Amino acid sequence: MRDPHAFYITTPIYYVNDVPHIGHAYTTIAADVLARYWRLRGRDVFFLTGLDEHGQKVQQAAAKAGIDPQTHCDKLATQFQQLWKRLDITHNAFIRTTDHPHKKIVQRYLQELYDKRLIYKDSYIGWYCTFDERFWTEKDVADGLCPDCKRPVERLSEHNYFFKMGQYQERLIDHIKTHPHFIRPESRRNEVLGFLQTQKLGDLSISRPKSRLSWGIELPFDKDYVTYVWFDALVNYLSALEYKLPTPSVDRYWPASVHLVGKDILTTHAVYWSTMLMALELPLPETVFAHGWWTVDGEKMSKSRGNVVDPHTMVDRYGADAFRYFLLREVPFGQDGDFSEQAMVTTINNDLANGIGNLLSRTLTMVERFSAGSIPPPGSPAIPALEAQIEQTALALPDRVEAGSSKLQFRDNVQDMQALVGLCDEYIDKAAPWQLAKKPEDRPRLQTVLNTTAKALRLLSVFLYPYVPHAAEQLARQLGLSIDFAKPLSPDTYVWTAPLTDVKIHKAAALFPRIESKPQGATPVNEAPSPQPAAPNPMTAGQAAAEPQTSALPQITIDEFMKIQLKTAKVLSAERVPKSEKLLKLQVSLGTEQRQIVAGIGKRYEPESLIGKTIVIVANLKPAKLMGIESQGMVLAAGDSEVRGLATFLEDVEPGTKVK
RNA sequence: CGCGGGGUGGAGCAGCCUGGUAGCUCGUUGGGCUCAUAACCCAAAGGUCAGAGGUUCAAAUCCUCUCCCCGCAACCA
Repeated sequence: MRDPHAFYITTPIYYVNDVPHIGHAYTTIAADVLARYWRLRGRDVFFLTGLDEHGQKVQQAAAKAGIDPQTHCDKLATQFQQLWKRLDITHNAFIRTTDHPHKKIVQRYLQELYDKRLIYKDSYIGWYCTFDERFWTEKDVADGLCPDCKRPVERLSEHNYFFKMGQYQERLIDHIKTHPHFIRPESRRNEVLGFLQTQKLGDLSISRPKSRLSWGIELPFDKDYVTYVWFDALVNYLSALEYKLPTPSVDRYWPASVHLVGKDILTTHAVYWSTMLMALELPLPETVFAHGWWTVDGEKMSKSRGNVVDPHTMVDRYGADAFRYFLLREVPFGQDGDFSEQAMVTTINNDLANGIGNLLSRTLTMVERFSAGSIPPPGSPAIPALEAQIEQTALALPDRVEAGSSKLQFRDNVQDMQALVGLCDEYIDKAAPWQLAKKPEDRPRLQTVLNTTAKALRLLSVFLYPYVPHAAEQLARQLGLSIDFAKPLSPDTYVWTAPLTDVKIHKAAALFPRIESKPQGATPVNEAPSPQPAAPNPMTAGQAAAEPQTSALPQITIDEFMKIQLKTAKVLSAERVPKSEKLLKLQVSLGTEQRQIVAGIGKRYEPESLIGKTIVIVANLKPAKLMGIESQGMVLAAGDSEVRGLATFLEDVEPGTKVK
């Protein structure tokens, strides 16, 4: 049984058939925050992540690239490890299912269950697609065609090995019922419970014939087969404890404290893995937490849409701290969320730059100016009511963060910290140290203000550390503190009453510089949830989806086209939208009426050059606000992400003429 | 009748299980301050809680029906 001081957290082992994206980053960052937090609190943390390297997809991808599977995996492994480094992930081990010891351990477990007659051979009949080399379920092939390649499927029987999962159904239901925190969040728990209570749990196919899949771990009791994903992958959580540490530590760390997973693989973990563990007579993990998914700018993330968020790009543009912070602060952990650079910039500016960064900045300047650069001891109360409120919040914070961390409520934790920032800002404003500094008799009150604020920042630095490690270290250093975040926290960093005086500060560069420019490629401020991006989107500020529409668009009828009212318009005036890179505000004449249009063509055109030109606009487009300015139409222009040219006419045409 | 999630001030959400002044963040408007990263503080405006019916002294919250959106597997975490 696990040492109560130990904390074992895992991410899934990610499948190496593509480069890492935001989803991988999300899970891993969340795990890292927990790992860092519990280390600060003195627990013995083992944080495991890694890669799932077997299976058909990998075999195929390697074949396509003309390299052997292992080389392919090695390449991807490097990429994942590089990303974790850039995101400041502090995993204790990185497991790969192609590790030799892992394979041995998987085989040992398989043999154990085979000997116990919990694995048996049986035949399986299903719809098989020769091209894709895989089986489909009845539902998938409703039309007799492979849902993937659209080729006809055939009825095929195959022998495989099965794990007697079904017999554990009642035991599992019972376990879930008696362990309220086994599956989290609660909605997911209900989902799994509902599924288990209404459907019969079948046995699990755990092998594939080598003739079909060679890239896998051979069954110890039949060399014509390899084990299919379940044993190969899930067992990593145990096998790592046997060979990834200086001494085998299964007893020390098992059962895992938290398996962090995406909601898509909850069943795998909550049901398959649990029953496997039951069969192996091992305790089940304490918690399986399923988090939600990200959409991107309101749309499902997909390669074909071209909106896959590359974590490297985010780190390049905003830094690891900000990216980590945003992911955990934006959405309650467990729910789905939407990722947009716009939202990220807003959050960075509000919470990090204007919030915590600015509080540090103003505090340090005042300490420098009014207290000769060292944090003064408290004097007499300045604003007792607020001081009491700050104290109360600060005293409660450690426990609140502890509770939030136990429940994986990252967002609540972050909000609690921001609340303290807000209180301090209010306090400074109302106490007005710059006024107090003018009168010697107010000196004691001034000292209290500076001291209180500095203490709040000390507290914030330690609890912010798991989320934004670099900034937290910076923050502590600038405050003149030497906190060793690699070691368990000493109480005098987080206990409010611990004194903080006569410390020399080291003011340095801003913790989080404000981000002023618009993010490239992000949706500009847009009120409406981005309109249908399906149509080839010429130009207004739009151009949210800069995706190359290579796939053929569905054809539309003439009636549908006629819904779009195109008209000529004469540009009366044009000016740049302040602070915008590419937006121009145009006043155009449609003959009888005048319209204001905001168009994203400022990179290509100078405002003056447009005045007097006759252009084409979409006249019946729903108005939208772009950077706070209403746009009552859309300008037609060539090019998708880059503007190539404006639609105009060879002849002079009256403004307001219909275009079709 | 496939399954699931959802429709709450301009945007994004909480509240709904356990009915009883509709709350948060952002945005907007006005004011304040100058220590601070054009930041911070204060105040205000803005909602028939998708619609209809029902239960109840009382419904965003419970019940029934209707309408509308969004997901549903392989780059998916």
